[in-house]
Amino acid sequence: MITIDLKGQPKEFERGVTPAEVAKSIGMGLYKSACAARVDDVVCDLRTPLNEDCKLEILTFDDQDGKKAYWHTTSHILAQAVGRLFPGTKFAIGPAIDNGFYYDFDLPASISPDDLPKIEEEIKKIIKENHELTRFELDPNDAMEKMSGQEYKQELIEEHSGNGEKISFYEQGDFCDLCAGPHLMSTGGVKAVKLTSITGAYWRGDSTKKMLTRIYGISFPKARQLEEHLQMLEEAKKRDHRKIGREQGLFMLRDEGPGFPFFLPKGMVLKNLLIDYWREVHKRYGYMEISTPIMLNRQLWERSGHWEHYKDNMYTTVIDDVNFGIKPMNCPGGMLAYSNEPHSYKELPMRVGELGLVHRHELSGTLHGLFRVRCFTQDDAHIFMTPDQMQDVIQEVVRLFDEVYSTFGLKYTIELSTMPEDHIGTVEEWEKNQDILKQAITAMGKDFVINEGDGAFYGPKLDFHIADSLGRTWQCGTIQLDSQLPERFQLEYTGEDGQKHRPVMIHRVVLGSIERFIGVITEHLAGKFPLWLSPVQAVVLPISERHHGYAKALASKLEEAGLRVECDLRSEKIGYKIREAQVQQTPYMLVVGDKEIESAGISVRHRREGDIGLMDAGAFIEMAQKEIKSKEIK
RNA sequence: GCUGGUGUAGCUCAGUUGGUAGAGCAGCUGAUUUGUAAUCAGCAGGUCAGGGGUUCGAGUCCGUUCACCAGCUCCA
Repeated sequence: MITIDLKGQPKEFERGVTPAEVAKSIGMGLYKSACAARVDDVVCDLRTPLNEDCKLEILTFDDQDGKKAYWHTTSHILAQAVGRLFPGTKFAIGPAIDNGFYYDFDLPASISPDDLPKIEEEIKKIIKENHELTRFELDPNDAMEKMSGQEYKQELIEEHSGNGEKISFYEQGDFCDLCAGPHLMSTGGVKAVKLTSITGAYWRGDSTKKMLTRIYGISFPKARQLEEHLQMLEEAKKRDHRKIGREQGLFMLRDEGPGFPFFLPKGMVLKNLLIDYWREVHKRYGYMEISTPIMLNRQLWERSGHWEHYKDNMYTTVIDDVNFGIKPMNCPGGMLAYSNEPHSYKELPMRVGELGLVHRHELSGTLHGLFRVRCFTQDDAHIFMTPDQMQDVIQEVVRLFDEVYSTFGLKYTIELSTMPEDHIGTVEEWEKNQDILKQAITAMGKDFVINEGDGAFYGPKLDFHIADSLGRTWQCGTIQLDSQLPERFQLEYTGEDGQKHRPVMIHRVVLGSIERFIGVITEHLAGKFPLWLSPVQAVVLPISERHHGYAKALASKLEEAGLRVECDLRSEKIGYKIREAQVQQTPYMLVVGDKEIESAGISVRHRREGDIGLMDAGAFIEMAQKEIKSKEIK
């Protein structure tokens, strides 16, 4: 007998009992909705025999790991359906992802989205056939035999065959796939399935390899959950910064310059306010600010390494027979500014900020609203310091990040990007600097994931990612540790000992780029910018023409108090003006008519809270100024 | 850059098997003077993304360039 601890309740069972049997025996009523099991923190199949005392948890769709098993099984069903409909298909991989699943196929002929309903039909059939998913293991040689003709599967087997382990398979009716699991017990467990899109994806994520056909989908135990999910996606579309940017007149993009955004008057107000805020924060943290040229000669870029490692992304020009590179990064200019005069250890750490306009020729297929452009303003800074100041400085920068992000209510995830293939500097230096970043962030109690080989060519970095309305994440902040550029530019400071020393430096941005950050907050706030950041903070709405004088006087008074105000003097009904102001997400609507004139006040309506009553102009100004100062999000 | 899709008025979209472009909203003009999410009427607005081809005839069919969308790769 073995003892199984079920949520703190130990119970005895026969050796070899399965989680499914345990669940059934104690009447958990979960047998049908159970997706997988967690045995001593390891996720496995419901059919895995338990032979030792253990802690057991039955995972349903409500659990992230249970969900993954559910979606992973659905991806196998998708593969089975595609295999049936398109004989000769070669199968690649098909994992569960954060929001559903996909499967990559090498199809005998290309297919289009029109084929998806047909595949969905076949999926429904397979679900109805209710095949059991059974697991078995083979030696690598037998596994190769089993997957004959399936070159992608064979490549995966070959990779795993080195360590002498057996290869596991899952079989469901006429379909068998190489897979680690876990899976549902049978295909009948899957209910509502929707195939969402069909795209290309490189085999093994390598752009030099063959492009496969990837089919994305999602599934739920209840049709209603699927409905809700699709509705949620519709809602997310309304928060798209490209849509809001157009509606609110913030920015535009034109075919004449793909990836080069135009900021319109209201967007410019917002951008400038963001910059004012940035300057205020950085001044407080001891930063200076400089500005370096937008283009510098080729020799400089050769010296910094950009010419060798980054020139494919650089715009260039020739003037008076001199080759110039338009800056894709601000650092070389920053190096020159540092080396303009001698420095003492007493100045370090020296924090030098720059709102630098950079140009990068990004691949056409990667452009995306303000999230990915070819010309953007980095809120850059280079911090020069002694090696023993690194840890403190990194932590100080992270504290600054936390302050800025929390101002906008943004949550982030951190990635540590390590040495890329194309790099300068020695492996030892890279590892040392990676460790410093890791320690600094761990000491602050923050989690991170490793992004292997994704560092800048000059050093490792901590990247701060923020999600958009659809959950796609965009890198905003980054902290990059660099001991290469100080070397290349022969930077120095005089130490306490009177000797020359080489500083180390970090490159960092908080917002990432002003453009991307505006996109991120637009989606995060669904266009409801906080009062301090709203291009138009209040709109005065006179009821009829005889109230125009009062309205204009009120608007001037508010403007004198520093508020950004518009006055809607059109001969429209008040409902129409309100609607328009609501659609524009204007924070405050100030209605003035006979009643207000009589009481010398204004009727205040807030875009979210609705009518908040009659008050006099002074009270409104005081309230607004308080809200602006607090940077409250409402 | 790659794979697939899309491109009709400022926006959202109609446009039958190829037969000279249509609506709503926005805009303008007039009427209306309005009390918390759309007042009425009229007017104007398009080389159907751009070259090219097939055809007596192309928004519709073919090819190409460009842009956009989704994803891949890449990245702030």
